[in-house]
Amino acid sequence: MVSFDSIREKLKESGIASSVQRVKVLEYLHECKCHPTADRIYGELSKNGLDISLATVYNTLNLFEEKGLIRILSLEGSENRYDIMTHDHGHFICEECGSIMNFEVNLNSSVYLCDESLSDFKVKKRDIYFRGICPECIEKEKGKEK
Amino acid sequence: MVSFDSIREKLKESGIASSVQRVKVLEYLHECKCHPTADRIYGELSKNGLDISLATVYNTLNLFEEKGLIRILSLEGSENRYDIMTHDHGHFICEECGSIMNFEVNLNSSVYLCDESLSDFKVKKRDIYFRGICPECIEKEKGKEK
DNA sequence: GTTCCTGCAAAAGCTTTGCAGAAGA
DNA sequence: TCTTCTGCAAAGCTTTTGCAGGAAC
Repeated sequence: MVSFDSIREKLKESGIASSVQRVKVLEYLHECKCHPTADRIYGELSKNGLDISLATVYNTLNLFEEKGLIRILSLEGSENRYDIMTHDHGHFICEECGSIMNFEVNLNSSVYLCDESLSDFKVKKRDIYFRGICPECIEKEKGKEK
Repeated sequence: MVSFDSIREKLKESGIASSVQRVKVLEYLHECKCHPTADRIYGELSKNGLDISLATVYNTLNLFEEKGLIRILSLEGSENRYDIMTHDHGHFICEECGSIMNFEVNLNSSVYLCDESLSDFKVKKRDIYFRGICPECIEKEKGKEK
């Protein structure tokens, strides 16, 4: 559980002025493990009685990304999704149910992932997306086949 | 150099009916190493006298993607880009100049990249994006500092 | 002759922007 | 009080869709 004040503190550390909306958006991203869309964030916060607009959600998310608090996941063919920045991890997208899951990435081996062709490049961010079918949907498929 | 007929053959193999527009789009993707946007493809082909519309470009690209001929790169905050499907490779995006470059990925090590957490998943596609600054822009920066 | 592909224009998202009023320090 | 954040609505872009005419086989 992350307290209101610790979120405010986090914003301050990142050089972002506090506001009710900003705190609530960041709090939601911390608590929701679902890589939400902007619209989802807007919907959930509104539902809980917060006075906020979709435009503010977008502006806030862009600000957070700029300051390095979150990541924007842009998945082909649909809205962007937003992910709280923690340790480095990959994203698995299920083509069947659309859910997005984190998976661990071994950073050491990712350094060796590419050959020397990148030695002259300054790499700042690594995004790794895998797509396929999640265990749950594999089970469902099996059920159908019977 | 890829001939008109060999492109037609390729379409046929993928179960796609031929048309002038489809052949030209695929040909352009083969020859252009630049990961073009749909609009760029439309512009270039029109300029060369082909009668084609932007809607057809999009429809064609989506069809190609469905049939596994190309990949859609969705880069946050801008239009999609399209990449002819060859061997597995990663994409480096320069945050300075926006250019997109391929880099080699060692597939064997990418298998070991993630821990066992993915062992129950059926992985079909792997997309790897690195972001940072390309050698050319690093040089430019150095020039400015002097 | 049939099938289905294309161009056009309009529609449909998602995201950003401008501005006046409100909140925060 | 002064700054700047927010909500609203409108605009901006990219992408998709419907339909009639035309190309492909």
